[in-house]
Amino acid sequence: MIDGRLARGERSRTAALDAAVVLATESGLEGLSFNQLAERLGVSKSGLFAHWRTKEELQLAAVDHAEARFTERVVRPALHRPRGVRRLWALHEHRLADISSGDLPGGCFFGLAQFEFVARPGPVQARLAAALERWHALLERIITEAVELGELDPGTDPQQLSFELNAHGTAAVYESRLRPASNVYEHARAAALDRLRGLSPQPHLLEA
Amino acid sequence: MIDGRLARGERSRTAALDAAVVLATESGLEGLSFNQLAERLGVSKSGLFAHWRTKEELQLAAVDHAEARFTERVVRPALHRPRGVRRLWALHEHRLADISSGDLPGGCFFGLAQFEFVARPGPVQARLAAALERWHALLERIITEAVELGELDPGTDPQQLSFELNAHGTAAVYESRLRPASNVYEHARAAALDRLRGLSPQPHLLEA
DNA sequence: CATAAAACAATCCGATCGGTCGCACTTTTT
DNA sequence: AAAAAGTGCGACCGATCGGATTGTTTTATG
Repeated sequence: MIDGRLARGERSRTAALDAAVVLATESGLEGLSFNQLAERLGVSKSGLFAHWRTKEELQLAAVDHAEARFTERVVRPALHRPRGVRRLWALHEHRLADISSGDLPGGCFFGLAQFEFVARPGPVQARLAAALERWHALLERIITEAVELGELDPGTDPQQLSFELNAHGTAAVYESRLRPASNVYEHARAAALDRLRGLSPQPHLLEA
Repeated sequence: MIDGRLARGERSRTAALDAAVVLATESGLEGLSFNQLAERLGVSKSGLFAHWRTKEELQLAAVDHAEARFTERVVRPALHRPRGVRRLWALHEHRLADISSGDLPGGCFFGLAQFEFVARPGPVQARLAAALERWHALLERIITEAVELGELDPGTDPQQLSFELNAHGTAAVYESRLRPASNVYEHARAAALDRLRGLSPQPHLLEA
């Protein structure tokens, strides 16, 4: 990256995508408009078209950016924990921490976008589906590792457990915003903790 | 309802709201527009304004209508089952059946709308939150009845169990659409069945 | 039969949408 | 020094949005 022109463009792009991900959790990925994005960034709308020629390109870029952000904020810290059930638990906790951090007004980019595109086939839906697939693949891989390490019951179904853990995280997103009185995060933690301890021959590995 | 004028209006209203709920699961509750709704119904846009003067009024009416629909399609059939853990299980199953029926392209009006309005305070969000509250209240009441009947462990936390059951149903909505290969409904059924059997002194009440 | 009310339709409005075009600025390349 | 490439801006276009206005058809009631 020696070219100053490209470096400048890259800076603008990431700044715009940061704002785009935030905006998408407020107005939706379809409600994400060049107008609003330009206004929030203090740049001209046509300047944004230099980076993404259509709205769909912008949406796809936003999905990729949100996935990179998720990897950075949730997955990477969890990978610092030792393989097995503790890493699985860390993944769940970091996800809940990210949701409750308030960094994204909507709590979770993917929860919102995936629901929004449930009935909208097309490239954006495909990209979202691929991201969801990778997320489940990661969960299932970590679960399988835990089984192989003897930290989870050999009869554990990785797909089943992955479904459950992800469901608890997703529910925490909208329940926390629509029912602030209910202690959702406690429920999401308790559900996962209870489940993992029940499946683990070494439940002491998971201290609350 | 002897007045033919009012009767005609009532018919038009319910027909419009039926279409509005469907349309909202495709385009979102915010993407629900008078233009599209009028076109789909084959009526004029201004005709719709006679029933709902603003978009917000239409959205609120759609939420109410969707809740009535949900009560009719999910809650009422489940209430035919005997009080206790079987009624709780029936509620879960009827919800999954409704999601997989394909009657709503998006699978579930509330899942989509609640996520959409997570970061949009206002009357619509309040209405959605109230509906979610009533849903959880119903779940918790039926859980409490099951505990009182001795069909669930006395130590059962109704709020916790309600959170988990609802989470599994919600996740089934978007997982079924974005990952058709994964057998989501089986996962959602297995998760609930496993949980309820583990909490019940009479697990034989729940046959798969 | 006349009148009032409710249900609908046709038309128009300002704002915003996604998108295009031409021009200016900056940095690299020749 | 000049050409080329990447970036950014302002003005503009057609379409659609939510909404208001005005008028027409249907139906009940005096």
